[in-house]
Amino acid sequence: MVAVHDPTAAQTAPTKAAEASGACCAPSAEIDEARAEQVAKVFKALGDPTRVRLLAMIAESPSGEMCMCDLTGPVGLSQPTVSHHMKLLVEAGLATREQRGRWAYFQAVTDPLTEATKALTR
Amino acid sequence: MVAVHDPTAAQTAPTKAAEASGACCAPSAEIDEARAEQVAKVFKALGDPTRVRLLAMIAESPSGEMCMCDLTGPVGLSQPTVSHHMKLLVEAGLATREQRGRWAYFQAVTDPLTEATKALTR
DNA sequence: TCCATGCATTGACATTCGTCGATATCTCGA
DNA sequence: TCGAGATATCGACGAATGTCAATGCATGGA
Repeated sequence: MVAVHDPTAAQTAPTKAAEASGACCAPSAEIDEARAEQVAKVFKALGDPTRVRLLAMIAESPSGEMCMCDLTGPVGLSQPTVSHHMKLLVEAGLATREQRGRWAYFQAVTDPLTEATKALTR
Repeated sequence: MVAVHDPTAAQTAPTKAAEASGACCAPSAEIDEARAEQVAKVFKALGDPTRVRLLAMIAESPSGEMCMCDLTGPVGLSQPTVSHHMKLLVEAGLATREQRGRWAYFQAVTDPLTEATKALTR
């Protein structure tokens, strides 16, 4: 096959990715589908500017944590909205929530992001 | 202020983030709003499992590049859909597109992801 | 015991997103 | 010149997302 067109010359030309043989040349070429879902979930949680700001604020905070009441002001959104965003970050494993009396304190967790990034930068 | 409740004891208690003074204690606490948008755009592009798989496939490909015709098969989606996903990745700066004859070749670009991750992991 | 406070949940809404089929555009070979 | 193949664009659709006001649920102080 191939050989007939040769797009540029030294190009391998479309290989149809080992023709779905799956065991030929690129064993890890197809990332695990579940793994992709996992990785995408982390990135999706950071795919909103507000959540990026929230997580950055918490991570760069002197004490390494911030309470809900300190988050709503800077981002300029309603309290329920910020609560919703923080819930997503926690669910993605990018933050932890700890209730102390009336206040909810959040800490940033960088590990999932680091791991997800590694999956795409080898 | 403060002093009256003291959530746990050694806790700083809600500080209202320097009361919007902005020049007090946390100069870099509030990430630049435009920067957050930038960072979120990159992560948003990777917030879909299909795009994660596409980029991983390309990045892990032996030649470091893949043509459109080799991408549609593995992900099991229609050609227009894959084309759409690749367009988003290119627009986010995570891939480059190069037309060679009838084929469109894509390469992965890891820099934007690395930079975006750095913005949140210090 | 009661009330004020900090936060989460609910319901609603407009917007964006992922997907497809149909179609247009471009390139190459006959 | 024509036809076939590879890819992008368009239009449409259901699903998911970001946002808010209203409300519920705890907790701690009076």
